Amino acid sequence: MAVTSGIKNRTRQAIIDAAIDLLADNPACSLGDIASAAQVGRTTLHRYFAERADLLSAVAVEGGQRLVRAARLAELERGTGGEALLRLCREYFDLGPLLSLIFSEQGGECWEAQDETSLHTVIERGRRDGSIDPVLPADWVLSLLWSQLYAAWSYLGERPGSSRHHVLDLLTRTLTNALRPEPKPDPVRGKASATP
Amino acid sequence: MAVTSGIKNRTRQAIIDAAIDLLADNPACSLGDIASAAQVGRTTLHRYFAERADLLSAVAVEGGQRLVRAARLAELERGTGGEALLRLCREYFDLGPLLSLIFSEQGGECWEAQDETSLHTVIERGRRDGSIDPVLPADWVLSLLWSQLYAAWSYLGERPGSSRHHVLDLLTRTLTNALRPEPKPDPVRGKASATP
DNA sequence: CCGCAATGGAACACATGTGTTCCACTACGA
DNA sequence: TCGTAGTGGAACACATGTGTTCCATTGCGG
Repeated sequence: MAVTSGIKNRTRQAIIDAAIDLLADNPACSLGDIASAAQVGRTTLHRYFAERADLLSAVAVEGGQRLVRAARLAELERGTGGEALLRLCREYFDLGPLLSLIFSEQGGECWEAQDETSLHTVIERGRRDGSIDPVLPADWVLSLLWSQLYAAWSYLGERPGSSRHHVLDLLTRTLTNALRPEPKPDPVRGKASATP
Repeated sequence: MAVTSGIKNRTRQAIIDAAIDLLADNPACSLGDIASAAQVGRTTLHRYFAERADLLSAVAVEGGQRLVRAARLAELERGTGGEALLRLCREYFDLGPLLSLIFSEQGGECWEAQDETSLHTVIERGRRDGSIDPVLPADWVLSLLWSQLYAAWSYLGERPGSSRHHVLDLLTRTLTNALRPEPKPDPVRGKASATP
């Protein structure tokens, strides 16, 4: 193992963690801010990450690992596609500030590159087993997942009163509903479409 | 009217429009970029907006006006609350890049300050007439509206192939479903159940 | 005790963005 | 024709962030 000294890894991790927190609510924050948030001198930060870009890519790697871990915890192969996606959503929700970061940099980053195909697989399964509306493209389902995830996270952040559990409940309910297939093929022209 | 000269207003508007476009995908873009996007010298830009903050607040005002106009076009007083919200969603969708801007700066800006109460009114109406699930807090409904709106807009932007109409259709379907109340009549006791 | 690894601070050069001043150019109306 | 409003470019000082170098410090193991 190249465990240089153990303490170096700890410092390195502290910097990355601080970077995730600060970059989450200000992607343009300065290295000095990150350094002091990590309780580390700016010199030390540069000793670990020569350039800003190096830190950013380290953050991306860390984020990617956390995403993969979350996906593993979600046991995507279990149950219907819809249920699996819901479990994934719960795990992702626990990623906290990382959500903002991923969402803000969304648009072609390498974040999920690896498990993007496995997500598509899950969604595909869901459309076939009837737990996800087959009319919705998989890409759109993913967009929905991320946007509602982000909405839930910032909703929680803006309301110190509401509990994590309550918000997660709202998220679960609305995401489930959004993805649910139309219960009936016949389009009624009446008011409410309560299943007769 | 203080229509200084007509040409001044045109220049001013060009600057604001360019600012909205550029700030939408990079909130930290430079004034020089905005100036050249508006086909205007940086000097001229500073002649209209002494400081960056002045331009930003002018953009906020413009954005607020467009929001109000969209809300008026949506005729929020017509139909059920859910229908009104859907119409509003369609109008908002036409705001284009402004969506990204509003969404990125979301979190206490003055954007909607004025019609926020009217939106709450509409949602309240929807919960009573059965078109919006009463379990969902109005705040959460708004969060959903904005996040899905943003998701739809960026979905469109990342896929030059898909038509505006198609994306708007996806948005409408998923938002409607997300807000739809539980069909409360006796459940089929099937496998998948939401609230235990 | 000495020496080395790890760190923090000060100082520097550099790049970019900002806000200002000054001057030249163009179009248009009196 | 001239004067003025509107504009654009060049240059400047200033602020902030970045990347680097150099040196002093702390702490731990030999």
